[in-house]
Amino acid sequence: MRQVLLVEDDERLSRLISQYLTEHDFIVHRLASGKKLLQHIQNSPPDILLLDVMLPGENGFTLCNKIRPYYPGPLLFMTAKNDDFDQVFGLEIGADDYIIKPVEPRVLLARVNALLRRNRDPVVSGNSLQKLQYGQLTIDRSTRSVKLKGEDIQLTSHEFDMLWKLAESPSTLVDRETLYTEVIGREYDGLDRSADVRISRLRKKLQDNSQHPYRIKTIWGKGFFFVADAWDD
Amino acid sequence: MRQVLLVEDDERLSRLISQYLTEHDFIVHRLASGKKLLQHIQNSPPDILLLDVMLPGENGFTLCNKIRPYYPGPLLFMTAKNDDFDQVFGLEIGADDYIIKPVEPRVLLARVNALLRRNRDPVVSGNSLQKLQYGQLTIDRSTRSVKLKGEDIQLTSHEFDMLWKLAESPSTLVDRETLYTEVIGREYDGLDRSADVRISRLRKKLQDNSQHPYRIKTIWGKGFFFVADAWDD
DNA sequence: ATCTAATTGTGAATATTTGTAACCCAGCAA
DNA sequence: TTGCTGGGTTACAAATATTCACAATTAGAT
Repeated sequence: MRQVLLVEDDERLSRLISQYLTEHDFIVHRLASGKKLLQHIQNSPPDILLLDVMLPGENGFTLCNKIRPYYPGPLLFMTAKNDDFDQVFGLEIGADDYIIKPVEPRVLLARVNALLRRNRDPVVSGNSLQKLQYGQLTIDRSTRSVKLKGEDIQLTSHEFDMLWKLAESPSTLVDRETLYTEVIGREYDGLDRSADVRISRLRKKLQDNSQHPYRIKTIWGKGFFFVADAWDD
Repeated sequence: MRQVLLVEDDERLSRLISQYLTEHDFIVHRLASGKKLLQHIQNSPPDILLLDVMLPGENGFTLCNKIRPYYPGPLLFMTAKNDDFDQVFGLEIGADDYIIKPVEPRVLLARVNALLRRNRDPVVSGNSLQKLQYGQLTIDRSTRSVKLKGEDIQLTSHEFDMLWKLAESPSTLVDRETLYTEVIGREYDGLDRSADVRISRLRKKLQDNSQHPYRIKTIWGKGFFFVADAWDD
């Protein structure tokens, strides 16, 4: 179950939100100030953090700066102050959303869900997904076509299938067993090297260097691993 | 440069937004209706999609459903109708944000940036951290890559796994038992030295000196210990 | 059916990663 | 000090991955 951490000093509002979210399958932890926020986050990191801006003691913005190094997940500011400058500021220091009170519980819930959906499952909507996009690489299952840096890349059908299998679950090991049974369509006997050959051809077409692969990494003795995005420096 | 696709039938507003975003280093493509939206997305997928709800022909919600299978990226609704029901609906069908007109350009920009930041940054799944940073050393599990002093370091997969295991709990003893069972994947028989060899190779790549190790310290007779921060000399 | 071109698999050469065993040295206790 | 245990390093062996040339297969065209 998904855990929400709510920091709100208005007891009435805090209880209202807490109750509504609890009814919708969240576990809600409440704090009335930011005093124990860092400690709480380190001990039991929530899936999402709802932070009031006006708080006794340190305000929400200060708290956000303080905890961001320890909390990479979604963070939503709530405030009664309808001020564009504050909103822009809040978003710029790393919030993912910013909502103006009075908070309508249904709207809050929808926004919380939107953030969690995006965060948990970067690739939206399960089975119907036809297109994966990672930076300059686009893989389209409805046309079985691939674009890299704006250019069409010609993959053979086995190459395409293998790429899709890897790319649909980025940052995850896809082991040889799985590749053989689900993509190639036969058992892996421990000797067959055809998956390696496919990977090798794929890497070449994706302009990946096997010495220092970027997109498709090898996990030695296990399988392969698709990298979604560059990290920014 | 980041590409925005703006679908808005109000010519004045469309130009205003377009101009403002262009001034802030975006490339903006404009459409006045959803007629060619799918086609546009297939040909040159944007980094973010701004979609008016009230449009001539198909409305924004319908369009969103239609394109979602082909466009996994961030999507932001704009509408003049301040209606909670619509907002909840928009977010539920897969939008990432929903803003009420009149649109304040600065606010729009901040929200666009927040969405792009979240989308670009490494995925955080559940409560487990994907990226560790200690001074000049960055370890990213979602790309299985390591940077030291701004340079990419090429670790083999076992080296990476061992480093992650140590670095995810800095200043904590990781004993040999744990290293063997959880990283190497077999029991520690008291004689096996492969962990030592891995550590040795790791230290070399991390430019650590085993006589006076800085990052990875040995706890004699017990295990190893990752040091988070420099007490610079 | 036959030819042709493209795709995929095979086996071998080559390269890389990892484990092993040996050697030497560091820490610790008497 | 001595002697013992455990750690650091190295050379080499074993395991695994990458790539290449070419063989086999498939699909398309004639």
